[in-house]
Amino acid sequence: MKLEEAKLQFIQAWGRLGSEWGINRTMAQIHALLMISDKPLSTEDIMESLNISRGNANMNVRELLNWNLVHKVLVPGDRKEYFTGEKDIWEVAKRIARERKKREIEPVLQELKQLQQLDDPKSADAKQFLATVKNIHDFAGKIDKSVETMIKADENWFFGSILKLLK
Amino acid sequence: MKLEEAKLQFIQAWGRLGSEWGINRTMAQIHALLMISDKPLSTEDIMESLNISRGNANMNVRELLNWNLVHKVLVPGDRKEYFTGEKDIWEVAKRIARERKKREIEPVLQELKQLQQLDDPKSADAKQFLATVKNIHDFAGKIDKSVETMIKADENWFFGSILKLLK
DNA sequence: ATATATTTTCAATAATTACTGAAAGTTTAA
DNA sequence: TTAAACTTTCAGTAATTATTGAAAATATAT
Repeated sequence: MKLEEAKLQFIQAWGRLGSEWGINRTMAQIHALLMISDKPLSTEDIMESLNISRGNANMNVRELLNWNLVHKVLVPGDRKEYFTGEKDIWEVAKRIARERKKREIEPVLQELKQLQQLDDPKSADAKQFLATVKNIHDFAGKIDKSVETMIKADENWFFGSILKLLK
Repeated sequence: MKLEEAKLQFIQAWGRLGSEWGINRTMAQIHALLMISDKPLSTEDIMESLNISRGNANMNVRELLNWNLVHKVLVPGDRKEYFTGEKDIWEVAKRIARERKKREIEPVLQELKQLQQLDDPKSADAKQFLATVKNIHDFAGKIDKSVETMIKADENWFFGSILKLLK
């Protein structure tokens, strides 16, 4: 396989994976492009590589900056902004985990907590509902805690630990 | 808060969470409804509770059956099919993990493996590409392995182990 | 067999989500 | 300042994804 072909296929695969996990396809493709690019790329470069408009490129690059998956690089003597992507996938995973914890797990924990404040928690109906919700709340709490610790850990230690323990 | 209100809110929250993670909102809502319902529900019940059409209810229930998150219940002397949802969230998590591993992680592993078969792997360009792809491939392999083991583990042991180890 | 209840399918449509392109905004250099 | 280079915004549009509803298929009872 040719390198250029492999790069395109990688970008496609990453985009598909992203959209399967609720991440905008183009955002994932830009991320892929920057991960496999050795030099930082400008908005123009991205537009050209992926055949997308300036607006689209700009918005998705901003969003990637919010997720901390991409960084701005300033080239001396050049007015354009360039962007670079983290290449170490463990770092990428930690950053995604951090954002999704903050944006999705924590709000759900919050909400599940509220749902357990029923007017009449003793009725038969209520008991079964509360049991299920509590079960989910406790579980989400454990996930939250695990993600928190994973964010602090380093890769070898993390996978070394769970893979060995669970073998 | 009233029980009925709490149930509705739970269904909404679960639907939102689902769509944030790439799962059709209605499918997640039906799942939520069946998790907090003490008795099995018919397609009619689901249609009425969620205000959706027969076709929609039917298709999403089928899909939930494929994911093993919902089961068919036959009531003697009744021609209708009834459906019930798993209430233990650890079971739910394992079933979702099993499906996503099969549908999304494994195909990506496959593809990343192919991308490493380059015509000319020694060029400078290729080296950096291969390094990044290999890094991702190895990582995905570890995730895959972890999910596999997690599917076999029981909850207390699983969380007991990682939470303690990583503290 | 026939009628009735129930489930499934799928073309048409609606709803949602993503993208474009041009105008407005901002920054920098002279 | 002014103007050129560059970035951001967003209304309009396109593309994608989800839903409806009615017809077809299937299953069950008489």
